[in-house]
Parts: sequence; structure tokens; C-alpha cells
Amino acid sequence: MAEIDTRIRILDAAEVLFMENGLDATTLRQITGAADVNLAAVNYHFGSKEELVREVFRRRLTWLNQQRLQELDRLEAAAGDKPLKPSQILEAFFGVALKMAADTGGGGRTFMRLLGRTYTKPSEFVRTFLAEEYAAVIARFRAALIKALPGVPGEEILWRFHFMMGAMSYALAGTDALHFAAEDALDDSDAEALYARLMSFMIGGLRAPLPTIPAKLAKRPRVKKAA
Amino acid sequence: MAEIDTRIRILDAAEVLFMENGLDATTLRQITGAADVNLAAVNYHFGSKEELVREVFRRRLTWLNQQRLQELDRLEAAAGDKPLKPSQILEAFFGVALKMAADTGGGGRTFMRLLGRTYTKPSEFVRTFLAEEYAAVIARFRAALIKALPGVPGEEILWRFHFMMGAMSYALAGTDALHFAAEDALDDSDAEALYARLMSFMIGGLRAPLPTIPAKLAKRPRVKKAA
DNA sequence: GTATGATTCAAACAATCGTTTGAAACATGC
DNA sequence: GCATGTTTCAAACGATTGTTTGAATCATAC
Repeated sequence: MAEIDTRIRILDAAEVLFMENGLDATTLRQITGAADVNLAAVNYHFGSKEELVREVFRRRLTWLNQQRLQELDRLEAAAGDKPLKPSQILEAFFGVALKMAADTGGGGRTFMRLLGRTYTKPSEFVRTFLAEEYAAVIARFRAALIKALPGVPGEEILWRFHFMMGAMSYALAGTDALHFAAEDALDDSDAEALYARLMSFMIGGLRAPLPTIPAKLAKRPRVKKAA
Repeated sequence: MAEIDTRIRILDAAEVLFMENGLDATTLRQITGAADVNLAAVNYHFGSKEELVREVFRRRLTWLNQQRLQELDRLEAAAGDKPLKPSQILEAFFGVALKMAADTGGGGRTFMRLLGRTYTKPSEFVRTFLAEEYAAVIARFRAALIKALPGVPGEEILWRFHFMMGAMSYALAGTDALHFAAEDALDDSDAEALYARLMSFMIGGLRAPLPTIPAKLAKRPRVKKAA
């Protein structure tokens, strides 16, 4: 058996174990045991556990966000100067992620579940890492949505985008913590159905009538240091 | 200073630290240090770290779910046999939670953020514990929603309820992993605005046009063992 | 006062963690 | 063949984990 793939074996095993047990609760001995490599291999190839975590996320996340931007580029090029439909923008952002989540074979599904679970509980270094990876993507999609929804204030769009991220993360994580919809295995065909369900829910939420924010603090004045 | 409240001091400190660092990454020494009690106090009063975790969740979660059921009882009693408005049901379920999240003083906000972060990554014993705590509540609200939305299939309602849980958890967790809406502090006034925003988003999603599920597997036949 | 039970405390327990080490095994070029 | 650089391996490292222990302290009742 070729030994060059030690790195990949470690990454694959770590991805699964991180998803199942969380980052902190997963030990290097579990990972190297599952990958059938020596314990010291992690520190040899990655330097530390922390950098292993970073690499587990990076190898899929950069690709995912590239795909998202490419898809948005394609849509905007096709539309010319006309604004995109909101559903198109959402499809570019969430559709790519859900398509990746449908990939049971290549491990994409495992990663998306891991990502969904990590969004809500990032340790400090994961948080900053995710922020870096996402900054450009969020900015692009935010701008596209603002352009596509001239009637909705930008702040409201951000919030609704936030809510949508939550809905998707939760659906993808599939933790089933609440014990309903009990089949926690989401096979390929389910992924298509989930995509349709989630998309119609999101579009409904995105186009919902604007809330009436309590007037006194709608703008939330912040106390600034003296200039 | 009275020493009877050692238990409470531990619970309060654990709640905050669990929220900040996660369950696994928080050590008993951190907890007892912050609570200013002896290290052995945790094992003396709770038996183990695991049971401490359970108690941290239980003391607030049972109260929260009781409030939810009371509110639903009240609404149904007032409505007689007429079906409730979907927005009323959502308000009973999510409104109570968001009201608790607005309680910065009593620690309710800390707990709701902790809960939001835990939903998506429960360890095994937390998962079963949450399932027990939630079973009755989910059943009641699901029934109420089905009655309130005769046009929407029950399965679809479950999914949309799932999405709403995700949106709320994510919003409450406020982890800001994506580095937008950068103020991660959510003060009391923000909580009201968040409530309004989230509610209109949810109702929009709940009332969205039904998705067209890929026909072949809409019902998802499952292979059963021979009878 | 003494006696009894609950609670706190400092200290240690065994286990496990991520990491390091130095030699062994392997590959590659000459 | 030898030399060189890379990768693997078993073993150990110090640090930290949750838990336990046994004596000290406190409260309450007699």
C-alpha cells in the first residue's frame, strides 16, 4: 500500500471523527487509530492538532466558496445589468453547499455536517479561520441580494441571511437532537427533497413582509468614544 | 457569606463557561475557580461532571418548556375550537425562548446562547436528555400547527419547524462565525428587534408555497425486513 | 460542653492528553 | 555498493484531566 496518502488518510479519518465527537473530544489517538497510521504522523505531517483541524476545513471550504463565487459570476454575467432573482442568488449560495452535502461517496456529506455543527460552536482559532474564508463570499452575496431586493433594507437582508444560514446548518447537521424526523441518515434522494424544502422555506422567509421594529431603538445609537 | 448556595454558584459559573468554551473544553478547575469553591465540590454536590452538565440544562429547560405548554394551553383555551393562527403558535414556542434570551440579568440569555450552541453538537448523553425534555412539547406544538395549517402536509410542517429551530438557534448562539453583523453582544433592546425580525422571517417561511418534491421519491419507500 | 452529620479543603490518585525523541525503515540518486 | 533525505515507529515526556481520599471545619441538637 502506498504510504504517500498518509496525509489524506489522516484528514479523512479526522473529518469523520470530528463530525461524530466534536473537535475537542476527538483525540489524536482515535484519529491515527482509525487512519491506521502512527500516532506521531499527525505532528509530523501537520505540525499540531490545531493545524490539522485547519487543514480539514480548508481543503473543502476553499473549494466550496470558489464554486459559490463562480456560480454567482455565471449568473451575473448571464443577467447583464438586470438584477438577479433572489431565488437564483440563494441557489448559488446554498445550492452548492447542499449539492456537496449530497455527495455521500466523496465525503462531502460528512464535511457539510461537520461544518453545520461547527458554525455554532467555533473555538477561537476556528472562528477567525472561518471568518477569513468567508469574508469575500459574504460580501459578494450580500451585495447581490441588496441589488436584487431594493425594497428590503440592507440590515434586514443580513439578518435574514443569518437566519438562512442557521436553517441550513441545522438541517445539514442532522443531529436530530429533538427526536423527531427520526431518520438521521439522509441519503442522496433525501438530499434533493431537502433542497427543495429548504429553498422554498428560505425564499418565503426572505420575501416576508418587513417586521415592525420597536421604534425607539430601531437604529440602535451606539455610544462612541470622543472623537 | 452563606455557603448553602455552593450548588448555585457552581451552576452559574458552569453555565457561563460552557457557553464560552463548550462542554468538553471546560474543566472542573475552571468552573470551581470561577465559582470560588473547592474543586471537590462538584463531585460532592453533583456526583460527576456529566451530571453537572445535565443539571445546568435541566434547571432552565424544564421551566422553559413548561412556559411554552402553558402559553399554548392559554391560547387554545381562548380560541375554543377555532384553529389558532400560525403566528400565535410560533409566538408561544419561540416567543418564550426569545423572552428568556432577553433576560440578561438572571442568566437566561447566557443559557439560551448555550442551548443554541448545543443543539447542533450534542454529545450522546446530552442528546438523549434533550430528546426526553422536548418530546412532549414537540408533539403538542406539531399537532397545533397541523391543525392551524390544513393546507400544508404534516411532514412539511415538521421540516419547516426544524428549519425554524435552526434559524433561532443560530441567531441566539450569536457566534458571529461569519464575521458579519459584527456586534456579537445582543443587548435587551436588540432582543426585541431580533424577535420581530425572526418572527416575520419564520412566518414567511412557514406560509411559503409548497416545494415540488422530486416525484420518484417523495414518499421515500423504505426497505423493510421480511415480516 | 459533647456528639452527629453535612460540607469544605488540600493533596494526591490513575488515566489520558498533545507533543517530542531517537532510532529504524524506506526511497532515491549516484 | 554507499550516501542522503523522507517517512514511520515504539516509547517516553510533562501537563492536565476527572475523581477520590481523609482530615479539618462548620452547623445543629442535645
